[in-house]
Amino acid sequence: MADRARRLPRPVPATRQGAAVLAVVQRSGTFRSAQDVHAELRTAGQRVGLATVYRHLQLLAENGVIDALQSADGQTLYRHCASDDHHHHLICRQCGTSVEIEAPDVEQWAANTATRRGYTDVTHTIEIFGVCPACRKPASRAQRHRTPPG
Amino acid sequence: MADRARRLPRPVPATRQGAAVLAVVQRSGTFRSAQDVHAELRTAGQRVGLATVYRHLQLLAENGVIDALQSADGQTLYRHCASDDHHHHLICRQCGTSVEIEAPDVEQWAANTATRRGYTDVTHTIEIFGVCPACRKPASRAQRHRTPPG
DNA sequence: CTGCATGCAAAATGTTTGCACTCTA
DNA sequence: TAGAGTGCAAACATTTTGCATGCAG
Repeated sequence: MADRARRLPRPVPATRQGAAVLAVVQRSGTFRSAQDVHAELRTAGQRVGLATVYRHLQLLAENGVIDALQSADGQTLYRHCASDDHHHHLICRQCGTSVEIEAPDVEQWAANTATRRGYTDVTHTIEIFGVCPACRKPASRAQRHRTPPG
Repeated sequence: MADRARRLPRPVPATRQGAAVLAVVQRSGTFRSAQDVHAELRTAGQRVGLATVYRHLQLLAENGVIDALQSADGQTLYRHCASDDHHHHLICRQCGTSVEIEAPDVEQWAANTATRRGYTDVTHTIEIFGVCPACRKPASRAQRHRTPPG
């Protein structure tokens, strides 16, 4: 839990079709569940086992390559972050696309708030949800019914 | 999702032992899982079915009486918030106790950040985790191994 | 008496694990 | 050929649902 960005000798996929799993998450820029990724791979003709998808997803998350979090209905979702640095996300409630944002002030505030009350080893979680401009316009495009967490 | 603090004709427990469920969550001031609450009620001699606990917990969450969120390992956790207003939490990673905090500036920042990029219908999630002063001192008290989300 | 709430048990979901098989080095 | 990686299916944990019973109005 306390190890972040640990660059082990085996940084990323390590296996061939593990790469397929990563590719799906990486390219979609959205929250994906294991089942989701598995389905997509199957559809794409890739013969990958569900268990394997789970295994790789966990692995990637452990290595900090992707981000894991829980959806409101209990599924574990994964997303790929463009930057390795600490940052937060602005997520579209409709299409699930997330934009990375930085907020030094808020980081500072969070740290101060906790420290002031005597808390140590402080971390935080910040996510902003909204409807993005693209989804706002009614007839722009077919929007998936993906439910973002939170 | 868009209805907050809706005061329906049946605001809270509605039934007698539903109140028992609420009581547990309310009094513990910590994250509790359904299984958890159920176990506590059983131990306390209360004869309550697991399904009933689940049903009441969901009901209470729907009515905004308690707050629901997902733990890192996929369980749904519930907590009672002292205030009905929008606020955030400073949570102890050790004992799970949460302190309610307000942060007008951050609210503003979140709103602006999203609005500036054309997002509408904006909401956000902010949680700060740390080790509280009490838990920091080694031999102070027996700390449960509860795992806070995030 | 009628109806909702309850409790048990079965069912459904999402995830993990055991084990035999395959592919690569 | 040895070993890691894979896939299937069984095992698991949590949550939901169906249905008969109990209590209140």
